[in-house]
Parts: sequence; C-alpha cells; structure tokens
Amino acid sequence: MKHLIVVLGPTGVGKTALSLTLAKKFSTPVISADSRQIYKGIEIGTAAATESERTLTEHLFVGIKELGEYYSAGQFEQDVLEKLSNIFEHNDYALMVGGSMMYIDAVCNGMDNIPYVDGETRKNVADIFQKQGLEGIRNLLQLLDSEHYKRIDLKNKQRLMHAVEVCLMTGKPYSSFLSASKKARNFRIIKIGLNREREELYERINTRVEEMFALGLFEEAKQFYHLKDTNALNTVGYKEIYQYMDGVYSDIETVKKMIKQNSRHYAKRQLTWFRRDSEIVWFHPDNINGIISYIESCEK
RNA sequence: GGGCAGUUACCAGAGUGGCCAAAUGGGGCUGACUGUAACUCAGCUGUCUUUCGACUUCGGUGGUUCGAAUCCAUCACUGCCCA
Repeated sequence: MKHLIVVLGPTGVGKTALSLTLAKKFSTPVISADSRQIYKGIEIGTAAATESERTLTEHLFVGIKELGEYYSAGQFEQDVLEKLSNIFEHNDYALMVGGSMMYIDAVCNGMDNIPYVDGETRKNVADIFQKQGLEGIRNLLQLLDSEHYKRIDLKNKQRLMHAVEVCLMTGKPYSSFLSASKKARNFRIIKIGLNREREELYERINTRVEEMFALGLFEEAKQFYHLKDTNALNTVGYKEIYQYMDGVYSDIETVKKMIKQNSRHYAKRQLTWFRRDSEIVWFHPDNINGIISYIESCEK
C-alpha cells in the first residue's frame, strides 16, 4: 500500500522545518500545498523553502507559475495526482506539506468538476453587479439555482457571483455540479496536523514578519506593484505593502503591524478549517519522534 | 502652589438624568467555506442563563433624585498651561 503523508497546519507553525526531516527520512520529494508559493518571485513573503533547502530536497509546486497566471485548487488536484503516480512508482511514501486548506482537500477528497469560467462571462456578471448590486446577483441566483440559493451565504459577494457565473455559462444550475462525494484514492492518506499554543504561534508569526522585512520583503513586493491586482498578490504581506504605496498607511510600522495581524487572522481561519477534519492527528512540531513513529504505525 | 482638561468594558472612544450592559472601531474568540481560497463571508465579546430574564459595572467615597455613566461634594490619579 502506498502512503501519502500530509503535513498541515497554520502559517508559521513550523511546517517547512519538519518537512525537510520527513523528506529525508522517507526519501521522497516535498509536494508543496500552498496556493501562493506556487508562484514565482514571491518567495520571501510566502516563506517558501529557501534555495539551499530546495537543493537539499526536491520541492514540487514551488515557484512554477508566473504571477498573474491562472491556477486553482482543481488544477492542483490534477497535477498532484499525476505527480503522485510517478512518485509511487518507486516510493512507498509521498509527502505533501502546506497550509492551503482547499488545495489539501482537493488532493485528499477530490473536487467536483466545475467548469472554468471564461473572461466574458466573468465580465458580464461583473456588469450585472455594477448595475444592480448584490441584490441583482442574488435575485439572479434565486432564479437560476434556487437550490443553491437556499444554502449559500447571501452576503458573500464572491461566492454568489461565482455561482451565477457558472449558471450563466453552462446553462445549468451551479448546484448540479456538486456531488459532495469523496473521491476514492488508490493510496492511503496520513494527515498530520501541526499546532502550538496560540500565544506561541502568534509570537512566531510576529517575529517572522520582522524577518521577512529584514530579508527584503518590501523590495520584493515593490517590483510587482504593477501586478498588485492579480490574485497571486492579493496575499498577506503584499497587499498591505501596496496599500502603503497607495497611501492607505503612512508608515512602515503600521504596515508591519497589519501584516502580523492579518497573518494571525489567516492562521485562525486555517485552524478553523482543519479542526473539523477528524482524520487529522495533531502533533507539536517539535515532536518529531512521535510523528515518525505515528507514520510508521500506520503502515500496518 | 495656581488654572484648565480628563479618568467609560481587553484597547481606542461615544454617551452628559430614564429608551444604557452602555454606540462605533480595533483587538480577541467562534464558525462557514467545492475552482483566482493567504480569498470571501458570518456570529460572539461584563457575569449567570439555551431563550426570556436576572445580577454587577462607567476612577474611589458620600450625596441629590422616584431614577445617575450622566448632577453635586470630596479624595485619588493623568495630561496640558502658568509659576
């Protein structure tokens, strides 16, 4: 039986350090499950593995897309499954490490096949929003997919709009694409959750932000100012710097404060998501022996 | 020593007699999440209670009043100005 070891946890908890140890132990590359590290050029702000770390162990799905290029959890699922079948040809273990909740779920449970929304449809829906507001989008969804209308958060503009986009583009209700069923995988998944005391985690996040600035986060972000509206850069650590450049914040100290704060919020959201997954077995990141013996015990 | 201003929940900060457990923002906590998800969105945040509601709060103390965060006296502390 093949095993996929999934190491997950909130930002700043210490996933990278552990992943290097595990990669070595099980002689397997690291598959990064990180929706932002996948982009090239934003290594500092996304705390991607450093170059020396990457020469030590192979890291997949890090820095492989250009900023502004489209990528998604669904695509990640496809790409990783393909990669996994390669790895499993000569490995019993594969290792995936990251904090992007939906990316991890996509690989572990699969996602339904929801069509990619083309630019024209996207624009049409944006126009409707422009003219009729959220109310207009809501009414449209009620008309096109009353099923989904009942379940969706009617204040969540982004999800509302996406559902409408899919309905309009395909001519079918958005909910008709949802099966909510877990896809079978031909390998076993071992989910390891990493967590620390909240206070300790927040402290680590705070000091890491300072470190990022010392490494040149500001300069890194600055060179991509022209791409600030792309999804890849709608990211903690970058958006705050762009807001500063646009005059929203008047000094760098405030920028740092906001980045720390938003990172903490993000970590919290991650924990909320992970908490409901009963398959995750939780460890303190320093408990390497415990983690390894747990993995080995899963073999049977 | 004199003058003025102030002291409100974790923080900032409204409230100047009843509609006040007290606006608003931040922080914090909890949660939702199926394709741009480090996104986007929601709830809670004095105590007890599932709710209704009850109880204790607005620097301390003592008053005025049917009723006080709000008015008066006094004490303490803080800031600014004059010495």
